[in-house]
Amino acid sequence: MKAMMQKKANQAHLTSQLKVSCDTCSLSELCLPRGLSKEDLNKLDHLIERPRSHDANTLIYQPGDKFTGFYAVRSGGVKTYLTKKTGEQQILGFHLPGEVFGLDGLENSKQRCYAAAMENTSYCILPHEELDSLCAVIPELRSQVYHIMGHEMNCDHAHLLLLGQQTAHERLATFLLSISSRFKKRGFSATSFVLPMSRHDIAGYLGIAVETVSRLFKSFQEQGIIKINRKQVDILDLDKLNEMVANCEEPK
Amino acid sequence: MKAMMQKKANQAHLTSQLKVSCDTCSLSELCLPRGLSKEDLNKLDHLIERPRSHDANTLIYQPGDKFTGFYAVRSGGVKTYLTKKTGEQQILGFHLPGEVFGLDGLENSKQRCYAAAMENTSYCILPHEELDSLCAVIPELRSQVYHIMGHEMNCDHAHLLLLGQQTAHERLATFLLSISSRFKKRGFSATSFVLPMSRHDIAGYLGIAVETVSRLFKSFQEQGIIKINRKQVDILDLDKLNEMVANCEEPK
DNA sequence: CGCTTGATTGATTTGAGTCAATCCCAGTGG
DNA sequence: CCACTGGGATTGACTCAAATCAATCAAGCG
Repeated sequence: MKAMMQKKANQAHLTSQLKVSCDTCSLSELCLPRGLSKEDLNKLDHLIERPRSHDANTLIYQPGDKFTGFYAVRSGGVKTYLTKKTGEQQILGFHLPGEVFGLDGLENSKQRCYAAAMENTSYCILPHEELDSLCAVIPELRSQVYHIMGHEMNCDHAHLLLLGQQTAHERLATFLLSISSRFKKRGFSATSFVLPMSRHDIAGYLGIAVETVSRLFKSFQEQGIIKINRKQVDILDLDKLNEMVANCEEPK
Repeated sequence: MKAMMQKKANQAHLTSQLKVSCDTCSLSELCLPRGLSKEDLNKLDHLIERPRSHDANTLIYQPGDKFTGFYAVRSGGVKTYLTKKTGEQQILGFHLPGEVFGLDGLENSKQRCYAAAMENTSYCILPHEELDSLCAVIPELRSQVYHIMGHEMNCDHAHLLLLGQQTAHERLATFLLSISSRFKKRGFSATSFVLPMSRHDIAGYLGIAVETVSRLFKSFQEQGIIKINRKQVDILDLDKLNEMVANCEEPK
């Protein structure tokens, strides 16, 4: 199994031939370049290693690896996670195109968690040293880096609230809404989409058992809230979902 | 109740008369100044608003407040938290002297969570704009800012693992070890200390009920692992505690 | 010295986990 | 082209860890 994963990871990919600049990247408004002038964007563009590619279920990095820089998903999907000795994975986050991951390495220049591609995935790397130097001279880039880090932290905090205070069905509803709104932001349907992750990963993210995920999906379907077939999800009653998670006090 | 909290918060404090520079602050090796030259330290020192003070159980900021900058605890203790509509608090973190909080405001210049003093607390504020400008010219300061942010994220990730995968007794053991090692780092005893937070807050941090916290403390005591009386904790068997949490795969 | 608030203890309930079969599809190879 | 197969997903039966409900108990305070 491990050998197979390694073999896959080492394959050359067609996508690695692609040359795409931030300038023309459809994700730039969601990604690090957001808010930069054309000139500054150009500087950023030159230091990016891209695109790299990983097959489904292959590791991108793991704890102890040297921290290379920020990773930005271009296509596919990535999960970051920690594990218990017993093997259970706590998924820390799912990362969709335009989203950044790898910030866990900032503390001491070593990655602290695992990152794995959930499907065939391509991504850019922004080497940290070069990015840092550029930050010194482009205030807008610093702002954007702060913004992204702050966003990551707030996502983690929402996740903590979910794991610490929400029931299993609230968790699943929150999860569906999060995926839905993120697909929407990327120009896809908010109510009909294909989940990029397995039931196992959903369970790992929500801190519940796979069987519970299965049962809850079924229950949601029976209530007419969603229609689900394998990874194909159709949200039939978005209001009901929102109602279910309307428990986290919103800032006024 | 609210009125009382407000009144307390508005009182002038003796500590606010104190003038302490980073230079002579015993916490500087744990705090933002770490790794800065004397000259750079001086620049940093000039932009710090300090010291501010809050009485026990008073709010320092809340969701929607304007993001002012990084907060560094000087004495006392602070909790940051989110709440459900129903009132339950999910504690995001406990912040001891020398620790930084308030980074949740980085995403969009508004605070996203609550911060409250758990006891009479003094702290410094590092205004964000000034700190950012200084970051442009002091690479070491940028490094330290990255380090602190990375550390925050990794703390949150460990917290996610705790909430998602650990049993109630593993959670409490993890919590005790975390507090112990942080006190130790500050030059206090690792095995005998006074908890700065209530049972309610511990429960809120660990995602379990207060009653469970109480029962577990009792159970730990009966097993000879700790001795506990109200907030006074004596750890009798540190190895046993470590054994209980030896479940998170360590980076090799 | 009563009062309020936090902590403890006990009795009972329950949401979600665990264990154990299937089921079902995607991919493989004949 | 279709049978085979292995891993993910589903379903059901049963268990249990922790929540909830309900009294005390203890301590700090006005």
